[in-house]
This record gives sequence, C-alpha cells and structure tokens, in this order.
Amino acid sequence: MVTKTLTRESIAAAALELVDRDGLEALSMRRLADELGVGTMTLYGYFRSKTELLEALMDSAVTVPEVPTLEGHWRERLVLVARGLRAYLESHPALVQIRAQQRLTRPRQFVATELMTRALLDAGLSREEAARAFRVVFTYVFGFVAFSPTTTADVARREVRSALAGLDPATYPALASMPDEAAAAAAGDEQFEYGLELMLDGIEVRAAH
Amino acid sequence: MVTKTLTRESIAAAALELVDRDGLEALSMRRLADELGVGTMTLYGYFRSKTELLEALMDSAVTVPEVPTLEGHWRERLVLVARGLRAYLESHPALVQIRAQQRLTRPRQFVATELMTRALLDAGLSREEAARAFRVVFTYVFGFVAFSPTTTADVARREVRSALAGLDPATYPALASMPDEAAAAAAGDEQFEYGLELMLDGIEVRAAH
DNA sequence: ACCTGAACACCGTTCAAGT
DNA sequence: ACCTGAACACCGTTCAAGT
Repeated sequence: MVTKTLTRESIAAAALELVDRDGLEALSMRRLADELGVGTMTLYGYFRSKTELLEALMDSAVTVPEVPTLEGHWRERLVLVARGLRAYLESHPALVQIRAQQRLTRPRQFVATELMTRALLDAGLSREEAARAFRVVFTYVFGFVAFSPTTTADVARREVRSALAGLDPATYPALASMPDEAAAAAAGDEQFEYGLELMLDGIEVRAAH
Repeated sequence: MVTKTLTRESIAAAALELVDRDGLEALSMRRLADELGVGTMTLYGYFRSKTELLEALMDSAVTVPEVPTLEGHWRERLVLVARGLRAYLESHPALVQIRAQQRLTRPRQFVATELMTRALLDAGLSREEAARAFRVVFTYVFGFVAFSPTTTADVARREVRSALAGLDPATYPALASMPDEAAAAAAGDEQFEYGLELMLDGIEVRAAH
C-alpha cells in the first residue's frame, strides 16, 4: 500500500472503509496500521487510544457540509429524513454498534436532528415536545437498525416462525396463533414504515393544527 | 472458588453474574473458567464456542416460569409490561448488547411479547397490526436502553448541552434555540414515558373501539 | 519530531496429551 | 469420559530506542 501523508482524517477514513468492508470486529490497530503500510505504534501518534480513533471514525462518517432546506408538509419531511437516516445507517452498520458502545462527544451528525426538529416545530409542537418527539423517532430508527435481522427478509421470517413454533399454545395463545404475522413484522421496509406512521400519528395528536 | 458440578446452566448463570458485575467486555472464556476454578478448555466441553455460551447466557437471564394473567385496560397493561421490560434490561445491560450482536435462536424470552401482543389484540388490532405494533414498541424499548446515556441524568444533560453549544445558530437554528429542551429529552424516566404514550396514541388511532 | 520493534498482559480456539 | 496445558494466531498499549 502506498504510504501517503497520514492525518487524523485520513486514518479515520481508512478505518471507516475497513469497517464498512469487513465489519467492526475486524478493526484492530494492528490491522489498520498494516493496511496503511505503517507500524502499529505510528497510529498512537495521532490517537491516544482506539476509543479516540472510533470517535474520529464516527465524525468522518458524517460529511454533510450543508444543512439542506426541505420543502413541504412537516410530516412528509419527517418521513424523508427518517428514511434517509435508516438507509444511511444500514449502509454503515458499524456506526450503530459504535454509537451503542460509546457516547458522542463531538458536534456534527446533527443534520438529521436539526431537520427533524424543524419539522416538529413546524407541526406546532412546543420546544420541549419537539425535543422529546425527535428523541422518540431517533430511538426508533437506531433501534430498528440495531435490532432487526439484517439477513434477507425470507431468512428472518423462517427464523421467527421456527422460534414461535416451539411455543406452547396453552401458555402463549396470542403468539402461537400468529406465526406468519409475527414473522412479517420482524424486519423489512413495510415494518419500518408502519412504525414511522404510527409514531407520526402519535405526534399529530400532540400537534396544534 | 469451590468447584461445584458444572452444567451448561450453572456455567451460563456464572457468566451472567460476571457480566452483570463487570460488564460484557470483562467476559472471557479464560476469566470465566478461572472464576469457576477450572481450566479454560473445560468450558469447551459444554459449549462449542463463546457465541454458544452467549446464547445460553441470554436464555439463563430469562427465568419467568409462568406467563402471568394481567387485568385491566389494554393500554394500562401495555405500559406496565413496557416499563417492566425497560427496568429489566437496564439491570442487565449486557443482554441488550448481546442481542444487538447476535440473533436469537432459542425460544423463551417471549413472555413480554405474549403479554403485549394480547393487549394489542384486546385493543382491537388485527393480528397483522398487533404483530407490527408490538415490534414497534419492542424496538423503542430496546433502542431506548441501548442508545440513551446510562450516566446520571445530570451528566447526560451537561454533555448534550455542551455538544449543542458548538453548533452554529445560523445553520442549526432549531437546535441552537433549545439546548435545555434537547438535554432534558436525552434520557430519563420522563422521556421514556413520553415516547411510550406517543406510541400508544398512535396505536389507539389504529384500534377499533 | 516522528516513527516503531519488543515486550506485557491479555484474547478465542485447536490439538495432543494427561487422568 | 472428562479434563486441560501448551501452542497458535491474534488483541491494545507501554516503553525504550531508533532515525
């Protein structure tokens, strides 16, 4: 590998690429250094620890230079941003894992937050409610990416159905009566949209209009 | 440490205790074997791999022998189960981390699912909608535990406020105008309840009554 | 100033050998 | 049958030394 001039940014970018390619568990200081063609300890000249490298990785993943101005009804805008956030996180699953393990200390990555919050304020929510409602949607989107099977919908469905098949109908009457419905709800675009619309209805109840 | 007769169950229970005490990252085959007073490789007589041990750990964490019959209005029951699930997960944070990293293959841990699904069916939702609505609440509860700061509410608030302080009010007008509200929404019981009620309102819209 | 090999204290797991 | 030490291929990080 050609040795370019290293910077915090170029190292973080290489780490993100490694992680997108091979998964978070494949990221080690030794392997990253290897791929960059330097000694392992060289990285410690740029980052005090692996944790600090992961922070920089999170930062480098967000490169939206400008906050776009969205047009349209608040509800439509909220759906667009939530969908975009989900798609983005599913293309970089390691970000969700890192986010679950360590808090964010840096600014940036607030673009989606800003856009959703604007939409919620436009919906007529108070500042307090807009902040809370945003957090609910945020939690849902991150939770969806983190806790939904990433395999094919087909595989996920088969897994859920076989898990439910082991349940005693006498003690689990509800679940045992609906294996197919539960399997369909385990993952996928339709399920994501269902939850999003459900939450937006809950928000609409709170919105003055 | 006194060497008792080892079984898959007793090893899994010891692993859960270790993880509750010192965190998931402290769980290694070597250390667990040490605490049990046996050689590391002994554990491989009971589990093919660490992954299999983690599966057994998840199983051993759920020891609800009976599914209780809850009384009352569906909405009230759903709130109770969601609160209970959250409290349980926050007392065993490692379970959430494991759940994010590997799929479940075992039955059990379906008690909360059954109870919530029953409540949703009682609310008048179709099987399909009950399954989907359950998944939304499940995603929210797990997401809340996984992605909310576990530190004191005070510490979390200070962190959020300082992160927002670095934002340019010209590009982030909404967020910059409400640091306190955003900080209050970052974690805590009130925020959890807000999201829960919001989702229940969304469910109520879908419920026939 | 910048880089880095050796070393330390860890990992999960395979293999061969002990009882 | 049941258990396990040694070994292999890894970790993150400290320290001292190289240029």
